[in-house]
Formats: sequence, structure tokens, C-alpha cells
Amino acid sequence: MATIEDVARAAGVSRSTVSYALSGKRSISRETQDRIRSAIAELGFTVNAGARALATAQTMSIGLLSQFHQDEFAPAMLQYIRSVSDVSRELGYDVLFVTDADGASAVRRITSSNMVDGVVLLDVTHADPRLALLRAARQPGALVGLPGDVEGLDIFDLDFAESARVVIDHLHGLGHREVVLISPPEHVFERGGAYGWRFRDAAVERAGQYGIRIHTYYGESQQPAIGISTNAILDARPEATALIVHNDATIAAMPLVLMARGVKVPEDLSVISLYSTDFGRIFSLPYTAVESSPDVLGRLAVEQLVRRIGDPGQAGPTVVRLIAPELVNRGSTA
Amino acid sequence: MATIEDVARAAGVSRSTVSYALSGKRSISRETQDRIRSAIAELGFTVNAGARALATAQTMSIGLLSQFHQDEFAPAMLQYIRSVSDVSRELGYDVLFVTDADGASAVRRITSSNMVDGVVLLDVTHADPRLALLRAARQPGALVGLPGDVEGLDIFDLDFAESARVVIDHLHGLGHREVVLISPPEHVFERGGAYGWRFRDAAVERAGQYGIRIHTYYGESQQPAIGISTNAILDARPEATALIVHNDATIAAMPLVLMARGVKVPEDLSVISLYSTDFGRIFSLPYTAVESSPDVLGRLAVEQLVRRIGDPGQAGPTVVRLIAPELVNRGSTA
DNA sequence: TACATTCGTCGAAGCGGTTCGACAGTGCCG
DNA sequence: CGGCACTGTCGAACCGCTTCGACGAATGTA
Repeated sequence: MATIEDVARAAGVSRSTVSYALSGKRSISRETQDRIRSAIAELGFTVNAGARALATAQTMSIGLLSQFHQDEFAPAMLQYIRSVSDVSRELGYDVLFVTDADGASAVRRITSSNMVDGVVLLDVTHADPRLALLRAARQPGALVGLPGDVEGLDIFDLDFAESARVVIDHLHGLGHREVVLISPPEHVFERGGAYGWRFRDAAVERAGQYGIRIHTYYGESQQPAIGISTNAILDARPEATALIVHNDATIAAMPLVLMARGVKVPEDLSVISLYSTDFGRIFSLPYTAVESSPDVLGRLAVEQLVRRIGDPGQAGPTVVRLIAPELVNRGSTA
Repeated sequence: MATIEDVARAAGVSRSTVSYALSGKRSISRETQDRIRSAIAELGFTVNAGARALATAQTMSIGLLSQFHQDEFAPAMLQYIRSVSDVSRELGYDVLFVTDADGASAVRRITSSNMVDGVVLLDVTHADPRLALLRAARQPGALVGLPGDVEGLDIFDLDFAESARVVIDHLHGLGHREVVLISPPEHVFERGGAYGWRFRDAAVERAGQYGIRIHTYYGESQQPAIGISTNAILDARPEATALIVHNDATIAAMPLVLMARGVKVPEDLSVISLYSTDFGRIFSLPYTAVESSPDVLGRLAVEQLVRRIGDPGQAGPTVVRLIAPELVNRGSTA
């Protein structure tokens, strides 16, 4: 492979001159620039990323940590991954994608070996074991998901509590008095997936204020358990006039379950959920829902991360940004 | 950050000794090893990946190129990504995940700058513009998907032609004489997604041999077009007794479409498709289908790639491996 | 005309590792 | 008891690039 030395020789200049021509950090005469440019073209030269990283202490890549818990519903995750990947590239960074089962040691590995300039964590739990390592790292970190301790990291998430309130307000406005909420699977709560209880607790509280009776259940994450469980819930609560589904796997299966039961939406039952527009399209979901905006969250996280990378220590105090929910009315409530 | 120099000083030895202790490439006395080990622990030393890459010309990471065409159905892609990521880590490699719209220049970027030791390409088309760049690269490449020109690269894919034959044989064995095939969307064919015609052409040929009448259609990739198109097809071919769906987006929406039409499977219509078990679970699909095995393909590709990285030039001639289809009978045909 | 600037370029040091050749010390063999 | 083969360790070169300080030449200023 051609090195900068080869280019320098071919152009009859020194290595440093080539480097400056490339970076533009010092002025170089037109003619010299041209000679260098054609030497580069001729030799097919590209800077060696490792060498540059070593010299500049910048790798121009960011780590993306994603965990695929078994029994977890993966399709939604892809939207975050895509968003982070696209935005990173847009800002000039490559993405080191890590799906290690042991997220904590993965964080240590990529940060302490200096493979990345920053880290994005997806699917953050309440007491996420990766956080301690990330705080200890030289590199800044941005999270998608709200942990219990927000110290020292930039955090982006949907405002699940407010989302729940928006949903309950909406149902209250329509006159519902008896509703069912299907939450994420129990193991998500056990693992510390705070979005589960943030949504549920706020929903219960708000419903209480309105005098709405709300029955909460854990949903399942896999077929055929989903169908069985959902049917059991609906059987147990025939008096409910609205169903709130905060569970990707369950809402994905809902059209089928309801059609099989002969339930008409919204005539027989109002259904309202929380998912992204893309997700809804993939699963042909016709329900009114709070938009979960994975693309926005991914973008915010990466943009903030890059800001911090560029301006280490500065860029202000760390941020906790819970984005406001937006209800997309698809007419599945009445 | 602690460097190897710091460790050497702390342990009272030279840098090279530390390096040899780490790599085990030369023998080091027990005591020296111990001193080094504790110095490393004390200083929290980790080798700098960039420096190592520079010195060894090995980055221990592989590039994963994935494209998200708009109008493409993403969920299936995730399974490949996951598989490649997991297997890579298992073999000691990190994954540089690239979703550049311009795949060809992405290939050039990561290979010529030496960011990766090898490249896996997903979603390979018949005349994939990325291949030329990959062949020209120093690094080996492995593909998932069968291109027109298989020269110089290792290739792994499902045997779509054989899959089609298995499907037709199956239907023929059940006595079907009139079948409909829904292929991938037309733009997949236009883009050169060879799996589309590989399956279709083989199906048509085999059906011809049996005297089965087969009507082929392009499917859609997005709701609500899917529902409309599928209904139109079914309306147009009331005499068909079996439906073959080779289209992820369409099969995902099929339960809903069929239930809405009041079609009973397999009594009124036999349905047979091609998707992975995971995919089927995600979309609650009850259909007999050829298993598409994304996990197997991802694994094969990475394993072969790593073999070539370890043994450059050698590891035998390049491989074209079309894995044998396996029909998973879920009782949706009669 | 003399001096201070600016411009364009170069050489060398440094980033943090790996690896090759050398070499002192030991143990073993004939 | 001399010679040889190991062992364990070190120093130096090298991987490819960036960047700092220096410097001659050209330009501007008083």
C-alpha cells in the first residue's frame, strides 16, 4: 500500500508537506498542492486509519452497544441502530457495533483500548452495569434510555411518564372509565427496564386522578404466549372499554388477536399504544399511538456525543433530555 | 492512559519484555511475568488498539456492510447483522458496521484505510457495484447473497432454486394444479436481487414439468399497498389452490389479509413461504416454509472470512456455498 | 534600505506498540 | 574443560501519520 512517504517522494516534497496539504492546516502553494494531488491519485493513496488514530489520538469512530436479550423483541431495536449508524456517518464517524452479552466488559474493552472516541449505549436499564465503566472511561458517552443515576453522561429518552399521561388524558377525554394496560414483559421490569414502570406508574396515577379504573398486566414477549395471555386478559376484563398496550411484541400481534375474537376497533374496544410510525408500518398496525421516535433519539444521542468529542470536558453540563410525546391519532379510539 | 512503557518501568523491564510477556512469543521467567502482571493490574493497562494495528497490520475487526434501501423490509436484515456480529466476537473480532448509502465507496474507505481485516457484504445483488472494490482490496471478503460473478470472493447463500423446487414438489405431492407465486417487489428485481428470479424461474420450470399452472406476481414492500395488491391477486385467481409467498413484507401481513377475507388455511387455500423461524415467531406466522437460516449464513460467512484472514492467499480456492433448503412443515398446506 | 511579517517547506520527534538481532548467563555434552 | 544450545532480556528499528519549531524567500512597512 502506498504510504504518505511514497506520495511525498513522488511529489518531490517532504512527508509533512503532504500531511499539511491533506489537512489544510498550513498553507501550501497551488503548484505543490497539484503535484501532491496527482501523486495521490496516481498511487491510490489513502491515509492509514490506525496510524492517524495513533498520531491524533482520535479514531473517528464511535462505539454502539446494543444488547439482544433473548426473549426480547428485536425489530424495534433496529431502528435505533440504523439511526445511530446513519447519523454517525453523516457526522464523519464510523460505528463499531458491539453486541456482547457482557456489555460492561465490552465497554471497557473498546474504551480502554482506545478503539472509539465515544460510546452510545442502547437499551439502558435502571442500574445498568455498563454505566460505571463508561463513566470511568476517557471517552464521553451518550445513552438512549433513562438510568437511575444520570451523573456524568448525556441521556436521551422518550418521556414515558408524560406519554402515559397523554394516553390517559386522551381516553379520559373520550369518556372511558375502565381500561386495561398491558405493560412490557415481567422480565423487562426485573432487568430494570425503567420505561416499563415509568409508563405504568404515571398511567395509574393519572387514571386515579380521573377516577378511571385501570387494570395492569405484564405482557408476553413471544408467540404463542402472547396470544394466550392477551386473550386471557381480555376475557378477564370484559367491562374494559379501552386497551393500552405498552409492549412491542403484543401490539404487533394485536390485529390478529382482535380479529380472531371478532372485536371491532374502535366500536367494541378502543386500542391505543406506543410505537414508531415505521414499526407500525412494518406490522400493519392501525392504532392510535404515542410516537416513540427512535430516529430522533438516535440522532440526538449521536449529535451530542460528537459535540462532546469535539469539545472534551466542555459542551456544558451533562444533559437529560426526555423528549415530549406526540400522539398520532389513527382513529382506533372512541 | 498507561502505556506499555509505563508498565515496563513499573516492572523494571524493557518494553519488549512486556510485549513478549503479553503475547507469549518468547519465554519469560515466572518472576518477571508476575512483576509485569501486577504492574499491568496496578496501572490498569490495556494495549492501544491503534498502535497494535499499526505495528501488526492487523486490526482485529471486520467490516459489515449492510444497506437499507428505502422501501425494503428491514426486520429480516437484523438477523443477519446479529449473527455476523455474534460470530465475529466469538472469533475475537470486532465489527465495524457500515450502512452507507454508497456501498462501493464505503468498501473502498474501510479497506484502503486499513480499518478492517476483512469485509462481509450483506444483501448482495447480481451486479453489485461493491464487488469490484472488494476484489481490488487487500482484505478478503465474504458475501451473503449470490452475485453474477463469483470470482475471487467467498459466497454463501440459500439455494433459492432448490428451495423453489422443494416448494413445488411439496405442492405437487399434495395434488395442487393451480398455484400463485408472489415474488419480491419489482424494484428488488430491478436492483438485481437475484434471489427473486432464482426462486421464481426454478418454480416456474418445475411447475411446468409437473403440468402445474403457476401465476407469478410481484409483491409490494409496504402497507397499505401490500393488502391491496394481495387482495387483487387473490381476486384475480380464485381458481388457485395454493399460494407461494417469496416476499417478507407480504408474508408478514398475510395472516391479517387472509383472515379479513375469511380464507381458512389450509382448507380454502394452502399457503407456503420462505422465512426463518425467528422471523415467523416475530410475525406470528403459522405457515409451512423453507427455512432461510440467516444465522447459519452469517456464521458461515464470518468463519470463512476469518479463516482467510489468518491464512492470506491460502485457505483454498474461493467457495460458493448454497445451503440446502429445509422445509419446515407447519401444516398450512393440504 | 533595513527590518518585521507572512508564506511555504522541511526535519525531527512522538504516538504506542511489535519484532528482530544481539548478548550474557546456564546447563549439557563430548 | 571448551564449545554449543538454550533461556531470558534488552535495545533499536519500524509501522504510517501529525505536528512543532526552524528557516529561507518573498512581501510589506517605515
